[in-house]
Amino acid sequence: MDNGKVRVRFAPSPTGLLHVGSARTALCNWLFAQRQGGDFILRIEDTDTERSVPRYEKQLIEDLRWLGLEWDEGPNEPGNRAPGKGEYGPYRQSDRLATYVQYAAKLLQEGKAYRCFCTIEELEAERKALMERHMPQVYSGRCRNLASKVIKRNLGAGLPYSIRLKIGEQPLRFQDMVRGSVEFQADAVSDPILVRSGNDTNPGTPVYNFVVTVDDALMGISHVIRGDDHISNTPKQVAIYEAFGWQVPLFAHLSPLLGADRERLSKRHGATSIATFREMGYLPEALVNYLALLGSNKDGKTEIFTAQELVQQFALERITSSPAVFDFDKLDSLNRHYVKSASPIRLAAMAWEYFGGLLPEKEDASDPVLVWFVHLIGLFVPNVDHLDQLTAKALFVFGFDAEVARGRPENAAVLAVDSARVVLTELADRMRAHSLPVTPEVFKQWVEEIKSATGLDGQELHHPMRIAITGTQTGPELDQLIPVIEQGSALGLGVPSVRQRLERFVGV
RNA sequence: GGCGCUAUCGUCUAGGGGUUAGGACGUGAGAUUCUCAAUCUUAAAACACGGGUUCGAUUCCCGUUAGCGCUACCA
Repeated sequence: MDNGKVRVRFAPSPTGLLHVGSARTALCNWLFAQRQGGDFILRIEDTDTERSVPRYEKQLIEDLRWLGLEWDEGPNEPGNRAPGKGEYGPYRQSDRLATYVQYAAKLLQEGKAYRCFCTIEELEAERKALMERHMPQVYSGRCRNLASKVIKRNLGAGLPYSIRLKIGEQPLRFQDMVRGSVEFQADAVSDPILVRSGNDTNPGTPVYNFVVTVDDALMGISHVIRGDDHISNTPKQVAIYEAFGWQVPLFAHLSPLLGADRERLSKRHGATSIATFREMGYLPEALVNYLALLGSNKDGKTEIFTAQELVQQFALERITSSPAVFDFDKLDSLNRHYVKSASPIRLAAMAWEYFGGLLPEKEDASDPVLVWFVHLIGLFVPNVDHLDQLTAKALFVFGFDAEVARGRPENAAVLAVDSARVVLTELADRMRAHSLPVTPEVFKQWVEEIKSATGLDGQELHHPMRIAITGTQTGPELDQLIPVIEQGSALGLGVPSVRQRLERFVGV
């Protein structure tokens, strides 16, 4: 099983959308595997049948792929119980139940585990008493050395029992690649439950600590990279490895991601699932870059990395052991960087869905519409943090209501000034004298003429005109916007031409 | 209560027994542009606290405090 090859795994529970924190764990595993030339394994931990939902498993797989974290071994699509890709399957824990039962029975036979007949009520009372006396809450081990007569009688009476592992006297140690050597005193660790209560007619189910350990060992996992909320589970798992005589892997416990209030990052802090970031129009490479940056750093200066560079410089030892606050602004700045260098065609393809109702279905769109949309998006892309903001920015292209534009308080203030009236009058005069479409050249000429006729320039000259065409005071440069509006108006998308806009606004 | 983890600008971090404690995001100011964005320049901004060790500690050690995790027959 151990041939020295690096094998790591990402083992999510399909109980919800993939969280950025989990995604970071997955990324660390993936980067480590890439860096070491090892295997990256996806294992689905769905032993909690109450909370596991196949839909989430499917989503999880999509999200990982979207991030570019492809695995070497893993399950088939949900519902397909065939072994999956790899030689260590099945990779879904619900398909491995028989294995766990078999391994638990083995420990029981060897006397390394025992039947515990304590009820949950008894255990709770025990814990409570311990707590009141300020003692560590460790199971007393009451059932550890039950006489075989007693066991037989209990069994005969059909009493339910759980299976617990006997923890030895020796301290439980493990090597943690981000924290160094970690040690727990044996008397601070309860005999871990391996299999939940049950009896012969109603067998118990194995618990998490047991199944992960069995799976990690059987799958030849060499490095367990996971969240630090597992750190106090680790001594119990170490004890299980030792009971079987299996080699204990190396661990790396990653500190959690926090919200701005230093609480664990959760939904109330805003977007936290990978699916949501994707829907908002973040680029996967931005997210990957940011997640890799959090809690680790190459030299304190470089911050932009391709996936390849990330792999090259990845070192578990360089990951900070302190928790990190997730900074949405920083993610945005990284995303802006990647958006700027992304191909316009790719961005337009991503952005299409945000313009539902304004554009035809993508499959039905003609080539000119496609090309036009790429140009349009190109104008607005430098102005957004993520692509779903495009809609609001570019909405005015698709529709123009002169009255609404006039009515906006900030516009009204601009238009109320004398110079603005002069500019608009000049513009209206030229519109009346001109019966052809308003091309960029024509518009440019008008600007020059009005400039010399009125002596106005800069904001005083341009702002009223911008409002008359776009209805807002912000946006891409008019020189570039006008041709795109003109092209758009010829495509039958309902985009008003510059002429139509001016007619409505200055009332020709 | 017990056990464990953590502690450098607001945030992510670099650094390390003597440094002007560096970078990035964000923030302020300025330049440029018709506006916004972008870009460029620039400014403010940090070694949690208390004891040691030392000629010297932000750095090493010990405590304190604070935060977080675990303390389940959840994962």
